[in-house]
Amino acid sequence: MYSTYNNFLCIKNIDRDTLDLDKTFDCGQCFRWRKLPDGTWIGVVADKIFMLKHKNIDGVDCIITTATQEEWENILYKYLDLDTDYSKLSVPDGDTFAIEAMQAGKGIRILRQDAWESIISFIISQRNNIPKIKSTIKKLCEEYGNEIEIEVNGEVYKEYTFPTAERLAECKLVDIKSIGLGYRDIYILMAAKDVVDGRISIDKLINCNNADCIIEELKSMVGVGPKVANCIALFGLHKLETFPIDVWMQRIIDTEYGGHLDYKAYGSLAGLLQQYMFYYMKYKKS
DNA sequence: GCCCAGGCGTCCC
DNA sequence: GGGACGCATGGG
Repeated sequence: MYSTYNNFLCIKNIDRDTLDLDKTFDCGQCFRWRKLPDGTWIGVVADKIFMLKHKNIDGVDCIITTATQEEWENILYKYLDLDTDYSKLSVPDGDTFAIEAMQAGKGIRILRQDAWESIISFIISQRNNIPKIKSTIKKLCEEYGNEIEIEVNGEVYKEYTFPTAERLAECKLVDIKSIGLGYRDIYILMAAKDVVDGRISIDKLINCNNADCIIEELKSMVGVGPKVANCIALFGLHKLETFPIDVWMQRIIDTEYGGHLDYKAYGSLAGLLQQYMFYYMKYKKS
């Protein structure tokens, strides 16, 4: 299962239908991973920098990573949701669009992202395009996160941790003006205060297994409506039965499902299918 | 320069 | 409860 490749950890037999780094990191669920010119993905998980890359070695699909074996097993394996069996997702035979989307999106993993980071990221995402979301979050991290670095082959790569709620709660509106959050600036500060005050408990959200209950709790935050709450639940709290409906999904529902979709019929992995559909509609179709 | 973006709060009925 | 409207900002 494991070997080494140029001193990097190599995990054997992970094909692109199981894990596709390009689709996973570029499908709109996360905003901080970036691709280096040689195809290596670099990102921050649990306040550590990791690099990941597909590599075919002697006909075997592998993942090469800067992680140690312990880090792979304890951090990245879970983060990449490789312990969840996606084959349980099934859709009705006649549901052509869903079948096509599943095929197109194969290899996407629903990342187990940090809950707090997801709250802030998806508040920022509202009425913004993906490049803008990325640049805004990047600025926020550079300004209020901690610089971390990793040295690979004699080259140093710098990234930033995601700002804590405590750090952001100290800020005034004028302080964060230069980040370019727009009208969402107050939402970010209030979310930070909610968490620091304990009005919103991240731990409670993580430990709650009732998705409807989680979404109601999230919606009690200013600037968090149904769409953002569902995104936080799906991408930050790993509630795979949730199904965020944004403008793209609404477009799909209108054009492919006659204006109505009973997504609950898709079951416990509905959110995975949602992401397949989003990816398919936005990047593949047309 | 324009158009618009993984929506939401507010107002109004 | 549902439908219009404004909203800050900067990427394409």
